[in-house]
Amino acid sequence: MVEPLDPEMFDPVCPSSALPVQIGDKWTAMVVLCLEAGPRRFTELKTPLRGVTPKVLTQTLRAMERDGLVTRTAYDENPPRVEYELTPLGRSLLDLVAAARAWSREHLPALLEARAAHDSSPHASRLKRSPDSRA
Amino acid sequence: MVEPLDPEMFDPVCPSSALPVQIGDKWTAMVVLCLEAGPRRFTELKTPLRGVTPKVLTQTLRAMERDGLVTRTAYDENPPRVEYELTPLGRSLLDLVAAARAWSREHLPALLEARAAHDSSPHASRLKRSPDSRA
DNA sequence: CCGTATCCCCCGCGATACTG
DNA sequence: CAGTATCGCGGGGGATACGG
Repeated sequence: MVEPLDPEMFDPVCPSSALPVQIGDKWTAMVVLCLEAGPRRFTELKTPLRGVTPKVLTQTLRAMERDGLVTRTAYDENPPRVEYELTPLGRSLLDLVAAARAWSREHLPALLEARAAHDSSPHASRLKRSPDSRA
Repeated sequence: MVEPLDPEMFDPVCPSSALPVQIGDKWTAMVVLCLEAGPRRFTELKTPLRGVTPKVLTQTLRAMERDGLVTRTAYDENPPRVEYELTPLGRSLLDLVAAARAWSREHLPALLEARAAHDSSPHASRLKRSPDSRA
């Protein structure tokens, strides 16, 4: 058994909407991260992915299963238990997700700053005078 | 002056729709790639980005400008000339784009194969029998 | 050449409610 | 617990046409 997921592993304040990198669908990258340490149950995934509805999480997981990124294992028990686990192919995305997060950590502030500056000022478009042939 | 862009630098056959990585908007990553070697004009960008309408390309470039990824320089000439160029921040995306392309080269075939296999067969969901306590 | 201006469609995503 | 069923919207993206 692995450690429980941190319910706050995804900062809701973080403007990931501004993040110019997306892996698969909206929640795919986060699911990959949640599954990094080992298999997880449906409800277990829902916790850190605050706000995701069961419908959408199911859609995401089904799509990932279809693409060979995760396996779905249903245990014949009561109450029902279903576990999702990254395949090797799914694990191969971890590097990419890490790279995206590294970029964000390093450059997202600058991007956000540029955006704020641009929004709060009359966009001074650059104009270059072409080389004038006259003296 | 830099070399002209290869009109076929983006393979239309490549199912990039299946590619689970997206940088910014739909065309952002491709624009970044087009600007790698140096400044480019609007029409110059449109060529390899086959199918993009001027409206959408403008939207993309404006968004990138807002985020500090590109600079737009208009030359006071006739006919008009406008050049777009990557900022250092925009250049910082090159690594990420390269990483995404590397992942695709290495793993996209497997993903596509998994998808095809899944689509053309009754999805045999895994079922594990729970440890039976009876003898 | 370098864009704008409209119109419109699709669908990803969410809200809400219900079931084996 | 682990989903399914419905409904609906918002907006990214494309088609088409026009302007400085």
